[in-house]
Formats: sequence, C-alpha cells, structure tokens
Amino acid sequence: MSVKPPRHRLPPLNAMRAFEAAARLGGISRAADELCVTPGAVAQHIKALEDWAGAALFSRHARGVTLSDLGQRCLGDFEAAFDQLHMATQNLRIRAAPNSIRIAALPSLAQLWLSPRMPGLRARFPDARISVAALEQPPNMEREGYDISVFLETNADGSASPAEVLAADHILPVCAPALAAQLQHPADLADVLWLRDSIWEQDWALWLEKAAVELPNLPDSVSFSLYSLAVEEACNGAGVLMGHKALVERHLSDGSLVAPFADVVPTGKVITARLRSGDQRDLPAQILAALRLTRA
Amino acid sequence: MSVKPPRHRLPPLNAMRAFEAAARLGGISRAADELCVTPGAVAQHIKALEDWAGAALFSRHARGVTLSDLGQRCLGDFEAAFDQLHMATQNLRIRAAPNSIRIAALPSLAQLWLSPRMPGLRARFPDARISVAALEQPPNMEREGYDISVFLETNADGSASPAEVLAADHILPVCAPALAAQLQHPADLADVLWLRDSIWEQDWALWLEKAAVELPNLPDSVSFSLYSLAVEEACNGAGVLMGHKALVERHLSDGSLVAPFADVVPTGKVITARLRSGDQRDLPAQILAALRLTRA
DNA sequence: TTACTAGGCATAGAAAAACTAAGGCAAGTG
DNA sequence: CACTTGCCTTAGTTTTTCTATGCCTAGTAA
Repeated sequence: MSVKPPRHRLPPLNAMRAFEAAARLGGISRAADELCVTPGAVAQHIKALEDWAGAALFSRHARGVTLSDLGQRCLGDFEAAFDQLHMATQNLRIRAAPNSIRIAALPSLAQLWLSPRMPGLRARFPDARISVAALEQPPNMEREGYDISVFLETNADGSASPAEVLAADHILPVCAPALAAQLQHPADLADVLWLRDSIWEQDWALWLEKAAVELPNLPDSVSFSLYSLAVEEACNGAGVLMGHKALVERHLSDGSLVAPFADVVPTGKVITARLRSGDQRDLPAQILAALRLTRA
Repeated sequence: MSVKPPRHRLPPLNAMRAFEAAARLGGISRAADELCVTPGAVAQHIKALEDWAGAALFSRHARGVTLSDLGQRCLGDFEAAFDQLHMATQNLRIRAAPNSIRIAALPSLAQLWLSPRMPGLRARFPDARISVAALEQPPNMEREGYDISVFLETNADGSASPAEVLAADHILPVCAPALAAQLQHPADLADVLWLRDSIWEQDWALWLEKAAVELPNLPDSVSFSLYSLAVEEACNGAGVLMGHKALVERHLSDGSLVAPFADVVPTGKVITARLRSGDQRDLPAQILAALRLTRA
C-alpha cells in the first residue's frame, strides 16, 4: 500500500490571474475589463483564492476595493510571476514564428504615418511578416504580444525602456486647395468650418496662441474620432483641419492638401517608437532603424 | 468609436502548466500523474498550446515523446515562470498563516522518529501549528507546500539546499524479549521468522555481511509495506526485525524490544532535514534546530 | 431629504472548458 | 508472436467558469 500523496495543489491558476489583475489595477471592474469577463467572474475567482489562503486579500467598500495588508505584500510576487509567464509565452511565440513582427500604433499614426511606410519596409524585409494593430493606449509590451510600439508621447517621458524618437509633432492649418483661396489672412479662419479630432481638441487653441492669431469669434466645428477621417474630409473640401505635419506630409506633397499659412507650431510631443524588452531577435531593432530612414 | 483592442490573450494557463510538467518530467503520463488527471487531458492541453504557437513542442514517438527543438528552448522559461508562481503561492500561504508549519517525512520516520518528538516540539512552540505528511518520496519543496522535509538520504547527497543531518542510520536485529531467549548465537537467526520492510529489503543482507554472520540457510520472512507495522509485529513477538536504531530506540529503552546481538551496522544513510528555500520566517529553522535537540 | 450612480456581492442558470473512458496504433520486449 | 508501454483520438459527461440579474452601500447631486 503505497502512501499516495494528498497532493498539495496550487490554487486555481485563473484565480491567481484574477487576483493579480485586480490588485495591480486596483479594482475588480478594471480587472474584469482587462481579462474580458464580467466583474462577477473576477469576484468569484478572487473569493476562491481567498478561501484557499484562508484570509482576505481585499477589503471591500461600497465604492471599490482596496488591497488588504496581506494582499499588498503578495501583489509583488504574483506580478513578477505573471510577468515571467508572459515573457515565456512571448518567447514561445517569437521562437515559433521568428519572422512575425507585431506593431502597435496609435490609430492615426498607423494609418497616416506607418501605413505609407509599409511598402518600403516590406521591400527591405521581404521575409518579415509585419502586422499592425491600432490601439488608443500604448500596451504593456512585455505582456501583450507587441514587438514594436509607435505612439505620440510628450517629450519629457523619460521612460527607462529604449525609446526612439521618430519625428517631432508640429501642427499647422491645412485644407483643400479650393478652400485655400478663401484664406488670405489668418483672420479668415473665423469664417470657415473647422475640422477637429476628438482626442486632440486643443490643437486649434494651441496653434492660435503660438501663432499669435486672434479671432473675433470662433467658427463652427465638427469633430471626428479618427484623425484619418478628418483628413479625408479636409481633402474633400469640407473645412480646415489642424494638420499634424508628419501625418499630412504626403497630402501636402501630392497637393491634395495645402497649408494656407506658414506658421508651424510644435506641440511638445514626439512620435516615439519602442521595442519590447527581452526580445532576443535582431529583426525588431532593424525594422525600427529602417522606420527612421524610410520615407513615405 | 473607440478602437477596442482585439486583445492579445495569453494561451490558456492550464495548457502552459501541462506543457511545463510534461516537458520537465519527459512524458505525458508522468505529467498526468503529477497533475492528477488522465494522460488524455494533458495531451489535449499540450495540443492546445501547440495550436496557439502554431508549431510542435514535442515530437511523438510510439514510446513516449521527446521535446522538439522549440520545446527545448522554451522549457526553461516556463519552468522559471511556474517556479515563481509556486513561490508566490507559498508566500501567500505563509503570510496568511505564519504559524503553520508543514513537515513532509518518510512514513517510517514520521511515525517512529518524528511522532515521539512532536510533544516536545509542541511544548517548545505552543503557537506553531505543525502538520505532518507521510510521503514515499521527498517532495519538491519549493513547489509543494512543505516547509521542512525529513528523509533518509545517502551520505553523499551533497545537494545545494541547506540540509541538516539529524542522525546516522544504523541497523541491528531486534525482537520481543520472549523471543530473544531463543537467540543465543547469531546462527540461531536461521531458525526464526524474519520481519522485513518492503522498501528496505536488503537490510538483512547488509547486516549479515557487515556483522560477518554466515547462516546455513535463510529462514522464512514476511514483509510489511510500512515499517511501523513491522515494528508492531516485532513487539507482538511475531519474529525478528532488522531494526533501524533511530526508529526503535524508544522500544529498546522501554523494553518492548530488545537487541539480542550487539553488532550495529551503519547503512551509509542519514536522516536528513531540509528547509524550504525562500521561506522568510524564522520559525521553520527554529523548529529544525529544536528537532536536533529534542529527545523522544 | 431624496434620488441617483458607482462598484461590488450573491445566486441561479447557461455556456464553455476540462476530464474520463474506451478503442486504436506503433514500437519495443519476452 | 503475443504483450506491454505510451500516446492519440473521439464521444460523452462532469466540472468549472461565466453571465445575468437583483440587491446593497456609500458617496454625489438635486
């Protein structure tokens, strides 16, 4: 009669994942969002882990939860463990498909800056399989499976990770050539429809201030949730768009858009690319380097 | 319209666990055994991970599997990640119940060496909650939830982890006092029933050799899968047992067993205690130290 | 005071995942 | 040549996980 171990099982892996997410993000709802499940599911997982441990990891309040003393002390361990697990899966992914490159980019950058450069990139790296995902927020690159990110950051963002500045961000009004005829002086801007991007609402105010333009009144404006839609509409002659130089350079050079006023204003932001740390390949860095040099 | 991420999900956690176990143990059946499921379940998990990666992690043969090149290179990552996950759960456990101490011990040691010392231990550490599990094999202490292990090891086992020698292992024949009357000379051993432990079958041969005893014939013997059962039977006068000194010392001192012959033979093994590395408490080390000094 | 809202809890039922059992196969072994 | 070992596959079942719903509490606004 061999003594069969009443084996000490690990608590359920999913329960640990739920705890880690909720503790890191500071809320069950936020964890649920990250894990793509309902808050109820996360709450159940966390309860399961608490039952396993026999102690509370969170203290519950009417509005949200806070980590208990125990939870506080354990968060670091679990965070590190899951970091490693993510690292392991990323390594598995890139070893299984070494030529696969995933780029995460701001939607506007993906469409107006990155997209024109893709043909050049593909020509330079014919073996690479480059996919692009448009994200509103920069992802955690070590955790989600992106090898390169391209986002707009304020110049001061001195993060530790290896960042590469691809271009500065400058703005100036742009519009279709036909509409430009109506704009002789900056003051004429008060008489045309303005096109805005909904996440860059302050662009116009910034430009007016820095270009020292004073208008008697602010005209009507329409906003778009995607900058590329606003650019399309500007090309169609719908109005005047506050153009980001790096994003409309192609339209300016092919004449589909023109800049009626020369005042170019820096926004204080830069287009920044980052590599995923821990990637053992050379390809991502090569692609990033090529990205600096590639013209649209 | 916010751009909702087509979130990059991790592969299923259980699939990773199955891969890690199968890769580490070198077989699906062995992994199934460790995970307490059927091999079919493990095979399915591994296939799921391979599908996620888009490449094979094992090459299948008729007799067993071997790691593919890819699997080989990924094993280390996953092993490290799960090591950390186990570490995190152990830390959670001991933080939630700092006075809980779990000891893993060989069944015979648990019953005959450890058990008599427990009262002394409890008196010395009244707050500690000491539980004991009897295991045939030493557990992976970093992974399974044991804080102290007590096993019989060959002297040479120079493992890196902090080991503490509690006692050397010596053997000599023992029996009930009544039976001892029949044993005047070692040669008389040929005429009595021998009691054996099924995992220490060679004890008798070793003792006969080292004690330079030659017998004309070997007598009948019965074996027990638990040494403590054999000890009981010896006390009952059922026969002569090859006694391990450290395990029968209490019976020898209270007279329920006697040693008819004085030849004590070392087996080359030692009772060894180990602490789980990474334990941030002092209590386990204190208990181990006390264990050295505690008398039965 | 009186809604109203946000965030979390509890429960039941539904959906999905995991597991088992059974049959099959291929290559060593006696 | 039969037997054993170790794995695969599939179908069906069990278990887990998730969602949906209603409820509760404490801030916030009217």
